[in-house]
Amino acid sequence: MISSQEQIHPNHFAEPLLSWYDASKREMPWRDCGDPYRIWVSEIMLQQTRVDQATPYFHRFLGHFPTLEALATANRHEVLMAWEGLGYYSRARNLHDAAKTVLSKHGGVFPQTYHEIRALKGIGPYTAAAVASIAFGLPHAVMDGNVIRVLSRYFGIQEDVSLPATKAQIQQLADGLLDTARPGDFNQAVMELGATVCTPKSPLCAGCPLSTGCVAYKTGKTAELPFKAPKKKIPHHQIVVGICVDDEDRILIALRPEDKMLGGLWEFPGGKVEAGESRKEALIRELKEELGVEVMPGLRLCEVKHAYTHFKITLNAWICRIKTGEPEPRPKASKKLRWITSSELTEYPFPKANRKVTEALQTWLENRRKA
DNA sequence: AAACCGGGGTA
DNA sequence: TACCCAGGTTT
Repeated sequence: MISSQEQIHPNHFAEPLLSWYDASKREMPWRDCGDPYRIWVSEIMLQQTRVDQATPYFHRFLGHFPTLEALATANRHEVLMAWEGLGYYSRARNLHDAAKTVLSKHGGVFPQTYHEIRALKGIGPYTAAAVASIAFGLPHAVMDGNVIRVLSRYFGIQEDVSLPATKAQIQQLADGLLDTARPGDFNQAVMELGATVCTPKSPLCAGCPLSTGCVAYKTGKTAELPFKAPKKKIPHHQIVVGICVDDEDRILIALRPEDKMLGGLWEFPGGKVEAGESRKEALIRELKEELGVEVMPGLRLCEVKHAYTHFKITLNAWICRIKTGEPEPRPKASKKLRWITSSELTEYPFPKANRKVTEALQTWLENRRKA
């Protein structure tokens, strides 16, 4: 907590910050456009995603869906195709659902109050405050990873910032510092400072407009703040998948359930290798469980390593034939299957790890055709 | 409060 | 390798 003597006059914070922002801000395709749709899409893409990573996807997405109505009237498959590779696919599903809500419940006009914005799918406290302030000039302070870092250093907050109580304290500080004449610019300025100057490692304090009032800078503790409790180790799984090919070189793919991880994307059937089991044994077992048929693994096509947020995988893919006399593959409940040609692989959204497999597969098929 | 949800950049 | 990112939802 900060004592009363250390209370900061908002102007001593906002004024130098906004001057710095006006002179130093980066160009972004959604910045200073005044279009709630573009600002909204950008804020969803920027959840847990850096500006440089999101920018090409923003252009691609707006190319497919230039207006809210275009997005609302598109189908799920198209939306996920435009999002493929960006991750956190629930963002795309929620964005799509929310666009439909705005069209049907708000007459296609983006809602202009904090609470109506907050009520849309995929919009939490951060995004509601961001859109409200940036698109509509409403006085709501954002709190994201940048704000947490900047304010925890500025005020010398030593409590664990992952605790809800600490976050509530930082939100209060942000609310008090907000420049109500320029709330959108103030919010973007704190985040811009966090992204370019007050960085997690090796912050550039010499170029910081707030250094003279910064507790962490004055006490040499920028490297210790913000404080977070150490994280747990994440597991590493061995994954096996089968690429079932029929006599006409068609390939079997499966649709992941909408409400699960990577929901709405397609994949090759497979699963985890269990303890005491060989990879091929696991492959035969998983495909028997998922498809109800016995397969014969042939060529091991490729190995892909991939890191998710909470676990890592090493994925091995085999070309498979379904044994003669077996029935047509039958998916487990709520899982759709489809036989497609190799050229159709690019028309279906795949997770990153599976996309690497489709690329290896197309290369292999091409080389086999030449030979 | 903790778990879950992708992918990529950075040191 | 470990950490982090313009977070939100679910349990």
